[in-house]
Amino acid sequence: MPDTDDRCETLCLHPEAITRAREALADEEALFDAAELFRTLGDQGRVRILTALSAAVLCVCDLAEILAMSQSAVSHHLRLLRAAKLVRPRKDGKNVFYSLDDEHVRLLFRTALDHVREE
Amino acid sequence: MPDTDDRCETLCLHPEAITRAREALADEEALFDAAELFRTLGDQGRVRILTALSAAVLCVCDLAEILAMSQSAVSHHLRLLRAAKLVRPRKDGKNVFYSLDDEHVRLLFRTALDHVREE
DNA sequence: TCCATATATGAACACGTGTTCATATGTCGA
DNA sequence: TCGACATATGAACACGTGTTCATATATGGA
Repeated sequence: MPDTDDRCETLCLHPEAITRAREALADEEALFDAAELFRTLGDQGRVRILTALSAAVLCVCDLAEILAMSQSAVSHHLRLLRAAKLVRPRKDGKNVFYSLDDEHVRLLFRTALDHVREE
Repeated sequence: MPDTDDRCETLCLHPEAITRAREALADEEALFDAAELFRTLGDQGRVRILTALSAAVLCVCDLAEILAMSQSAVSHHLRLLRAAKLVRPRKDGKNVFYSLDDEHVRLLFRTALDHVREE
């Protein structure tokens, strides 16, 4: 339970700043979804899957082999990535080929890599 | 332990695709850091903190009040955000004011919100 | 100097999550 | 139709993580 009772005796900032911050937080659902998206991206295995898929369309079995992960682990990850609309499956006989779903992923990765490399 | 032994009998794709995927995965450290960055962003509390800070420079106490979180929880989150170079503290007397550290955060959020809204 | 306030941090605990194992589903070939 | 293979999925378990509580540090005011 958050202790909303104790607050600053004197708020540090102008009320307008507080108001602007509150307005930015208005769309709670979108913020929750964004956090969920980042959480989906916040795993090394899934980052590696998406990176591989950014270079080539691959089936589950190839992914497992390239990434040295079990087929089961790869499938579980792909399930989350599908739910987040980050990858798209295309069935072909016994195989299922995965590709990136849209360009947002690439931009997110480029930006993240820029950030972690620039220090 | 990943079972790298069992692989596709016949790999699904051209060897060049496999090679391209492997090359994309070469910089393991950067990929790990990117995953860590996304993990830091993958929490509703921290998303809300960053959103508030994108609208105004705020001290810890104001953040706690605006977000209806305990001061302790906010501080713990800010610690992670500092480590990820996402926010920057400025000390002023008893207060510490936080602001976004660079423009990468804004771009990441814009892109993430675009993604979750476009379905 | 002493106290109140603002922030940071460590410990403990509850909860979510990634992995493995086992198994189900579905498809091709014999 | 039957068996081998590719993929998906549920259960169980080990581990990481966010919260709270207690406390430490530091700064300003009386």
